Amino acid sequence: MSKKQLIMESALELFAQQGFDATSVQQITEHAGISKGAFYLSFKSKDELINGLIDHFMLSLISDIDQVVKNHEMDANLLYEFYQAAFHSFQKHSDFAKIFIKEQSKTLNEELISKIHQYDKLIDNIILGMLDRIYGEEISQTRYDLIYCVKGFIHTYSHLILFFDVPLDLHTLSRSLAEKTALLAKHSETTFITEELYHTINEPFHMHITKEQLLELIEQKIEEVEDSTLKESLTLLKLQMIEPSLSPAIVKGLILNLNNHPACKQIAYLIQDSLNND
Amino acid sequence: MSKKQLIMESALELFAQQGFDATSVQQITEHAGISKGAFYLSFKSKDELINGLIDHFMLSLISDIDQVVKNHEMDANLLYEFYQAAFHSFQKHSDFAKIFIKEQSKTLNEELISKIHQYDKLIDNIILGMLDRIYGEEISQTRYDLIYCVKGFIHTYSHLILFFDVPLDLHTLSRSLAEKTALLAKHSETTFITEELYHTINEPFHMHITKEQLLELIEQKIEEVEDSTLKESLTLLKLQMIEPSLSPAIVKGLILNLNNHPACKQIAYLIQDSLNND
DNA sequence: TTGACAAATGACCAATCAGTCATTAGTATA
DNA sequence: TATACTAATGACTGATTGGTCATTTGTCAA
Repeated sequence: MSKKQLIMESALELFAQQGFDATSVQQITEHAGISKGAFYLSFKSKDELINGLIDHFMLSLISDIDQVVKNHEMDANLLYEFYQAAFHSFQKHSDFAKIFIKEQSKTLNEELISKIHQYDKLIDNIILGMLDRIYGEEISQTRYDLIYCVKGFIHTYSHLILFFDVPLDLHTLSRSLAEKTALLAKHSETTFITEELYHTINEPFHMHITKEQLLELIEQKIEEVEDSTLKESLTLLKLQMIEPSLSPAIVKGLILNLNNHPACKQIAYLIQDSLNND
Repeated sequence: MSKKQLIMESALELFAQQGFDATSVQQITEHAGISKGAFYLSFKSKDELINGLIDHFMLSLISDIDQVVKNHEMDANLLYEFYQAAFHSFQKHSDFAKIFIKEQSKTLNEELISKIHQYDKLIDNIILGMLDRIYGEEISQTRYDLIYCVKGFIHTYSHLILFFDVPLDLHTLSRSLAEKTALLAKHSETTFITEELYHTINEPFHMHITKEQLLELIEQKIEEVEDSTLKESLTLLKLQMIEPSLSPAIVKGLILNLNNHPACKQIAYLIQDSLNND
């Protein structure tokens, strides 16, 4: 096991018990049987460790669920399989799940909050995709409400799994929640979360990103993308942000270039937002 | 406004923004426009302040909801009124509600955790009383599951109210959740949380109780109960705990005596648990 | 055995924290 | 005005934190 993994596992355990703030780097290194200096050879800071943990386990959790939802063919049992996957993944990574449930809305640094928000949106999309696949047009009025209900179910019942040492029958739980979800999907009629409300809420970053952070994000994206049009568009927009020189029409066109590529939609939104605010 | 109130209001605001740990006493006193010394004239410690805040607002929240549930006569709209009361109370005390949602399962000191657990049980009882009143025997198989669903609904939708600056129509939300709750109550059939499971989970102290504490509890219970069978059973079981002498069958029967009386179920569980661990 | 390099250490630092207490300011009574 | 009292202050303490870095240890090839 690499040193990084050793630290991550030790930290995870302590974080689950005590939370991020209450766990010191000292404690982590003692628990891992290494020195404090050795910690900082593997991670630049405590924040980087926390970030790494969240990335690692969130992606694992999401891919666990996504795989089940994407690969399962019998749509009749899909809801049941979804809940099974979710709860088993929670049980498998119970230390991380505890952190996720406990600290998901705690006051962390800006970067972490937006990261968690991103993952939350990913989960939303998986759930929405599943619901649409099962019920199609039938739930057009209640699909966003259903996402919230499903997440609410998972949240409350997770407490039982994570914080009590009681043997639980996850099969019955999943069956029970699948039944409840189906009931709501088929018979619930009142819309509370409209499409408009849902998108208003999920506007990324909204106002919380600085120009400097955005410039850095663009820089990263330039390295990341392969398409030369995208590279060029990003570079020009970066310059425009630093020193405006291009005509509005050109800027609009460049942003359109980005929007044509799914991986750049988010950054396109951010750039447009930033340029509009100048 | 008394100094205590001034401090509590200042602290509440900062706690809601930053959490308990991240808010220093210094910050609170600066925000309240007083000196650090003055803070410690009103509160013995930061913990005492936190305790006071939770007591004050939890009781307020609970009495808000309880009053509505207890006084409302038209049972047809009771669910709607319940959700209305809950969400309006959340909106009224949004700073406290934020703390409650954020930090309810965070790692705090033992005292706070059990305090919050107590309040959570109070809320459970309000919800359970309401559901029983509306649906009676109809939900005998699903009443504990329904509690969890109702709490799940409130939790997820609270995020919208508390963490996004969007004008929301609480009337529609309450109507929508009342509809959903009614659907689940009338048509959901699968039991996951059995009476036994529910009581196991809500068993206070669970494992944290020593034999000596339990003996004291039994002593109290002996004084408390009237029925002579119960008195005798408790006395015999107490002696058995100190010096085992009875056959397993007799012990089992004595515990059964206790279980027949609702007020003794809890202590029966604790005694059984303790005897099994010997 | 030597020397060169990387891996690992833990004493140390500046910052921050909750909580204390000698001192001062304010106020009421004589 | 003088005295006696409480209310309020903020510099201070000791403990703890995240993070650094001069030093030591371990491990190679020559």
